[in-house]
Amino acid sequence: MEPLYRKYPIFIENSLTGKKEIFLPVSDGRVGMYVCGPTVYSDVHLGNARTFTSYDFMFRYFKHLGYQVRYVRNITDAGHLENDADEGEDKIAKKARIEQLEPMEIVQRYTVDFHEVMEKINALPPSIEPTATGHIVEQIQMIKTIIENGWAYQSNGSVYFDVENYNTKGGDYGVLSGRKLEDLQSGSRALDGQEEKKNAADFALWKKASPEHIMRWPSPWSEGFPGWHLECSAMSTKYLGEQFDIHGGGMDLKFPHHECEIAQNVASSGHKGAKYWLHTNMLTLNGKRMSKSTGNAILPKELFTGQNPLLSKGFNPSTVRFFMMQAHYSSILDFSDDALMAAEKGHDKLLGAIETLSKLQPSESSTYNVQDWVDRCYIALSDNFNSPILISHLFEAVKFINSCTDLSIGLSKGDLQLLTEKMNCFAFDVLGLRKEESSDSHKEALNKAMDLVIELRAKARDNKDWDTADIIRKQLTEAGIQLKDGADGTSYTL
RNA sequence: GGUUCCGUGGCCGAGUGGCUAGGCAAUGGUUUGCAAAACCAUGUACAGCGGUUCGAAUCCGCUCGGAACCUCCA
Repeated sequence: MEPLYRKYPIFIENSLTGKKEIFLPVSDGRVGMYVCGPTVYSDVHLGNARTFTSYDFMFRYFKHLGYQVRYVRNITDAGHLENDADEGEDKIAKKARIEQLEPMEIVQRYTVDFHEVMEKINALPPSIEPTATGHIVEQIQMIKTIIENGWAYQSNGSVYFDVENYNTKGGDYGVLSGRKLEDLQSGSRALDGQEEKKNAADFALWKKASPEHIMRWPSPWSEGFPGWHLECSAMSTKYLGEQFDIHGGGMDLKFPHHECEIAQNVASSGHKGAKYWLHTNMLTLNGKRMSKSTGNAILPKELFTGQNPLLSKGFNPSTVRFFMMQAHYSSILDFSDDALMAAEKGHDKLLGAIETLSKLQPSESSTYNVQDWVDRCYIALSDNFNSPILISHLFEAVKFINSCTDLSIGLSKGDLQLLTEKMNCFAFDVLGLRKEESSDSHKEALNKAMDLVIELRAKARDNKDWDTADIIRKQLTEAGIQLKDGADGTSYTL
């Protein structure tokens, strides 16, 4: 059978070219995707979660189309300095010092936290999740190559990438971010400790550790640690090759992080690394990006429990995911309690309709063009992963499903099967929504109890004892159970 | 200051030259013992001002407002 990716080829907005391009993988039928993961020095906030949810959605769609995907998402556990003037303390080491813990205790704690959040939001684990400290050897090797190729220089035990030399000899530092070297140099401030560099735009590949720096490894140049940008180049090359398909990350990493990565890749192998560079946009709070350092952030666990002054209540992770998927990954998304409330209603309506669909009986013939709908859904997804458009199509189907109580409309057996399969597929497999899970035994007990209550109330209603019927309904509503009196009996939702 | 991007109806949010995106809210209706849910109907929305065009929310220019990056952040 022909794979779905042939029928619905993907078009991707490529940051490298600024154009929407057809996706043609390096190796037919396979996708290699690298995404810059978190620096594990504090709890991930909701903005971080948005980025990884966006890439998880793409990962899921690639797999759904039949691609064999290798998804690499790293954990930065060393080398990420407090500022990028290549000075300042390592983020992990600083936290370790403040909390009087081993750096690896910090790394472990926040890696676990990150995984918990990812699991809650239903993000699939990546194929490989490499760490910077686990790839010191590869990073040192890459630095050696870059030095041999003449693009880096040593200075006082540290090694810097020679940006000016790189660009003079045909490199195009600035290609991704649209920056010109002259602008960068004139725009740079004079910072302390820059005297080791030939030019302000140069960036560290290896830093000599100061005496108090606790995270350090031996190298040909000094006892020290790798520069932040290097880990991604080294690990993407190791696991995906010198030329692979997709490199993603948050918009804020476009410059300098990804710009530097490209330069390192070219300097060591002659290739830029990924063919398609993707950037997901920021999640804002009060119109400003969420950020750990400024404190303008909300944590996923606060959102799930409702324990934050900005929230009227807690929201389940699937609702949060739905909220994110209603916006395109490349747009700024503004967070608010109102927006979450609206998303929750929509999310529940969508899942409710999928439940209704599972109980629908086939008709003689169809009054809805399911195949056309399926095509439109795929076309939306393949058009730069347009989840909002997909969702609008899903709601078109929701409207149809909810109209099926009218006997003049319905679906043939084949169409019913197709719609059921695709609705479930798009909502759960691709968008990654998840039904509120409750344990089966509890559910069964509740169902039995509810059947009893509904039956007793039905008797009251038969006797036109509306007072009793209404009291039952009212009290159940207060307990969080909503009764719905339909033509074919009473049902309930939590 | 430099480099990008954005400004869509009460709110969120797609679209990017002609064809009502969608969700939430609101109003009216159908249904129902009453509700709820659902369905149907209802919005002269594209920051402002010019220009290009037969036609612009969509392209161009200017103005105003906001954001990201240029120092760490997804």
